Amino acid sequence: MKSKLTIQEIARLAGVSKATVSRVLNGRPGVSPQTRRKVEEVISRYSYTPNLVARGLSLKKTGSIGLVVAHTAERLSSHLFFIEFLRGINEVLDERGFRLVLATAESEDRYESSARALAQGGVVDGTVVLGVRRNDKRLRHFLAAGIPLVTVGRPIGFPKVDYVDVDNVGGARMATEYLLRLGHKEILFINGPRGHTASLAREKGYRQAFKPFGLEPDEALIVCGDFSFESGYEAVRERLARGWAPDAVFAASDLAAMGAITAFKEAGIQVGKAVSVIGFDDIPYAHFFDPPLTTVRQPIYEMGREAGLLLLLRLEGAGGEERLYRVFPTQLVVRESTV
Amino acid sequence: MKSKLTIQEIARLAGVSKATVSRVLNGRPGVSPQTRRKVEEVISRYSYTPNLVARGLSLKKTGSIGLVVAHTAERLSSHLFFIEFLRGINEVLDERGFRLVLATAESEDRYESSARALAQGGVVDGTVVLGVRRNDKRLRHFLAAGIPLVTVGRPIGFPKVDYVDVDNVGGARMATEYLLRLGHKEILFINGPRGHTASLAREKGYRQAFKPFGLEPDEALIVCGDFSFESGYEAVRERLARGWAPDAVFAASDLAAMGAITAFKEAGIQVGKAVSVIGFDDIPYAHFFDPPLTTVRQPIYEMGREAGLLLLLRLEGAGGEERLYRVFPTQLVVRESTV
DNA sequence: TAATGTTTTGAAACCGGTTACAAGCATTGG
DNA sequence: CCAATGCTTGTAACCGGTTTCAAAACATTA
Repeated sequence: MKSKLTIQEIARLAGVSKATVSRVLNGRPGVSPQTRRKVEEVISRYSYTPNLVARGLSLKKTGSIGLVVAHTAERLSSHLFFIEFLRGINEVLDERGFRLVLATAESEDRYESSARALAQGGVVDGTVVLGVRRNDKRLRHFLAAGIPLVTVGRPIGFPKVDYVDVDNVGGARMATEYLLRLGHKEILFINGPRGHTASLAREKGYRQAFKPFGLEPDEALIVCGDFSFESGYEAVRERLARGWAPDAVFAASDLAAMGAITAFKEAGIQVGKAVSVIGFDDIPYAHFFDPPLTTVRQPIYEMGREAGLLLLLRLEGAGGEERLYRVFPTQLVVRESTV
Repeated sequence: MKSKLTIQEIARLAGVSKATVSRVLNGRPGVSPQTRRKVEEVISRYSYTPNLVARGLSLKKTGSIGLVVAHTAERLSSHLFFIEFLRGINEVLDERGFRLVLATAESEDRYESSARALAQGGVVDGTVVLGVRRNDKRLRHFLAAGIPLVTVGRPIGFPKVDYVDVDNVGGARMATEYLLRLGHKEILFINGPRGHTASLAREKGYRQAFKPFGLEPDEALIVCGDFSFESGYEAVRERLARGWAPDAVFAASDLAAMGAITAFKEAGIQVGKAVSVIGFDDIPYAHFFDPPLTTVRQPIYEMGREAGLLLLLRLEGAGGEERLYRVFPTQLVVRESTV
């Protein structure tokens, strides 16, 4: 509970001025070797560390990065996405000595207000926004406050905002192609929410895959869900009830794929034998689901790292008027739910 | 990009002094109604918000709470634990206008250093530590810096540190009792890591359950794992290979239970029919595992809320010399993996 | 030895708030 | 009418750092 020492007290103990201690602390030149040694000795004896708040005020840099998350609890898949992403961004920030400040909320209104609180008040140097929407109000708060921004997913309506994204079109095309190449023709596509950026792109990829095979996607086999387990489950159950002869399913999330598989199981249909199901994300559970899930992997951890990196670059003045961005490729992970 | 206004400029615009603006901002008395109105008008016209860093320096309160997490990526189950916990603590902090600063790291060494960086430097008013160990070095950093602390899980070796915990003994006893009451006698107990606080408590609960039934636990059926899927899988596979006639399994984590079930499945043994398996945690996946998992639920979200609450209380001066703590009860969630 | 250049050092201002204290002013009572 | 009182307001110090600038100390050269 010994109250923290200030730079002033260290200065007194070392018999020098605050300015000199500050120079030593920051490795600045213009301090004689003897003096430097003396000050360092005092600093280490009292294991003094400077007050970062005061430093922040003086330098107008906080050393903190905000991470704004839509709804923490929205979906399980976003949970897992969030954790992986967090690991990635945390790693680069930690390496560079930056802290991560979280802004997230369950409800829509608190959600905007917590973003605003972060934007104003000058507690962060920059911020990463997860789960952007079209013309997201929160982005405006940060832009208005002049706080550098990186979004995850291309921010529609903000042509100058930096972002990281994954190649949703390519990933969905790859998955669909794979099913087509296996000989499947009737591929039920269980998409995410209508209008969601990723959903749009994945649908596009799904459609593109058919052309080289001289086939047309069946409009009746494209349905919207919400990435959830339930939406996959319902989509399949409903169609089976209507007498659909199942062939293959491409779900826009692993959870929906798991839901679909569960519906098949309940109907006594063997997934990975009679029908194929493919997911999207490669959440950690995918590989010990029964059957282990074939899916399109997103490099979430790397996206986290890259988001952090882009932001730090921007803070160092990189980019200028140019938009910084990076789009990651996806990867097909073949397991046992496809045949 | 309009640079932020300072209290000085607002004062000038309103024709008053900084002190008066400050009084208005903080709702302090001693400002005439007219002046107050005039200042408020200017504040809202320029949508001024005070710089929280400066305020923090002056008040010696940052409005930030640290959340120190062992290894973000350590185990999947901790991931899910982490997310739920985060939701809980975030909610109470958000309500009270506190921010959450994360300190977490993958590797052991960075891990301590990032905790220290948070402890010193005065960037947080208090902190919550997840995944404490015996005589955790990190705790000493916070204690030395005089920063209030709440741990999740009773901190062994720190008799005065506030904490929240779950009734591990009771939960494990309840699970074991349930299996015994179903008529099972040979209950394989797949525990967490040896020496882990929660492991010790759960083993104690397991043992306690046998007495009322006039039975003794079979020492050969108590094995240590690490809460992982693999550890559950291996424990069962190995025993089956040695000709064990399976009866029931109690795993100290849902993941290990899932691993155990997978091993049974591979051996053609029907879980929920021939044998019973029960887990611990009730992670979100438990209910759509196949079969849906019977488990002991921990109220993780509530523990998050409570941890935040205790910390805020402590910051307000509650407790004094007394230790603040709260131990949550567990709940048996019966699904289809037991019979 | 003086003049000059270079390095080391500290005083003071600043970052943007809060607050103790004193001053200014109007009201009230003796 | 003047002093005492209460309310409003501003001045200045402070929180703990960084940085500019000038002075001081020292080294170099003519």
